[in-house]
Amino acid sequence: MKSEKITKIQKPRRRYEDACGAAHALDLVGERWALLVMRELMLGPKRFSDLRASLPGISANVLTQRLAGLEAAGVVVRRRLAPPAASRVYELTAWGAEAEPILQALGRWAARSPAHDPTLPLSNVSLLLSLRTMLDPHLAGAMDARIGLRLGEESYVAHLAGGRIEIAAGPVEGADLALAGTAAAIAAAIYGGQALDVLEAAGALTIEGDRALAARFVTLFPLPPKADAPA
Amino acid sequence: MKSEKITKIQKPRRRYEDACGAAHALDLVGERWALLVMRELMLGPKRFSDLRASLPGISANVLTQRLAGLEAAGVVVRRRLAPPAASRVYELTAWGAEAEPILQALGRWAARSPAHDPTLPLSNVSLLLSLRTMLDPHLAGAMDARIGLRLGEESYVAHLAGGRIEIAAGPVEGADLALAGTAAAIAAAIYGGQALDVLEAAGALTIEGDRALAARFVTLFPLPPKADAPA
DNA sequence: CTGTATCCGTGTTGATACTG
DNA sequence: CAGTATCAACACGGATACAG
Repeated sequence: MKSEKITKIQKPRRRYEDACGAAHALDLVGERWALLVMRELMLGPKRFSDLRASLPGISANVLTQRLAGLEAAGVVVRRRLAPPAASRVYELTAWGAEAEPILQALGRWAARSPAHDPTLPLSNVSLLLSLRTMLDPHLAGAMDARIGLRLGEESYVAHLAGGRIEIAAGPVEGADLALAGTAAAIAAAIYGGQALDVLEAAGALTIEGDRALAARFVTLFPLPPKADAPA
Repeated sequence: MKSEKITKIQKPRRRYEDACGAAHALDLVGERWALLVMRELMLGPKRFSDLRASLPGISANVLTQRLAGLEAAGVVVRRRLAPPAASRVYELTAWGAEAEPILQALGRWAARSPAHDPTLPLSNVSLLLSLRTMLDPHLAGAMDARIGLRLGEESYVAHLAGGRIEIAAGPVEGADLALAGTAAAIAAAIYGGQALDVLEAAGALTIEGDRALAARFVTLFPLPPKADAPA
């Protein structure tokens, strides 16, 4: 009889006992799926099912646990939409949204991984966040343009100005250019070096508006060279 | 009879099936302890036992698995030291060392966590990396100084110049200032607002050299305000 | 002395089925 | 649609025994 119930009460969760900030961050968001759930919320609130749909492989119970954990940590809040919708959504807190640099650092680092497989499924949010991460301000220079993106059901507008890019959900009407297609097709154009007209001819995407802008746009997000096997 | 043995052969490890760079990074270094092992190697190679000693709570078999995984991923290499030492050390590859921004982003974000507990144990490497992370270039201004740090058995020199800080292992001799004490004591001075003379009087640290520099040095690493509970 | 391999109790994860 | 229940597989952490 050496069991103590105290442990169960005091430490329901496994933690690194480490004052280092990175260790504490991993206590909060280091569990499997947690950062990817946050990623999917970076561009705005989502419902439980939206999250499930955009996270291939997560199971319902794990998503429930993660959302509860993130809510307890103050990273996410659960809200009810106004009467007509009546559905719950999950939304990042202001502090939760400040975690985007973590995703950017991870993404930039992984872009050099020799093992990265770009043919896997890609969520809409992933693609859009990658634009924020990979935009080269020097290449963007003084460009000022609005690029509409239709990704399946969802549409977004990317506003390129002052060497930075802002992305918001919204209708593509009035943009200088509108690209429509799957996230994978847009990624093939931007990161895969696929020619726009080839993709268009294959029916993978459509281009409306300033086609020269489209051609330039897809060159603004250069990938770093792969890290090779150590000598 | 719907079981397939194939799965066991093809996928010994659990992966997110996601083309997003962040997801791939988590495939590589998202397992428990992996990033903390990398953290401990950021300032130079270490032996198995050094790693175990500086990672409170990791068990030998888990450390073995992580090192094998990081080696397979090309993040870490295992080396033998020159004959006299004859011992193995683990060292980050160039690409592995480029993961430091991940740790910085995590640390910066967690610094605003309401739940952060700074009284937990702190490794020497954690403290030194936190200086790189939290240095405010504006506060450092045009300072140019060498600060020696004796943390238990290990000694390092921080070179402050041009609003940046470089840290290397090495003897403190010749530095403008030498601080000696535990990592926790130095952290109390820099991040905890503990007065240097109080800590010195308590025997927690010793100051040799330019005391005015010491007083200024500990103010160069401001912590961001805590994120509060959402309204 | 340095690391590795194995056993085991426990907690976490993930797939399926099911309920409000 | 939004989760909960159940259960099998796996990962973690501790102890211990083993190999160079």
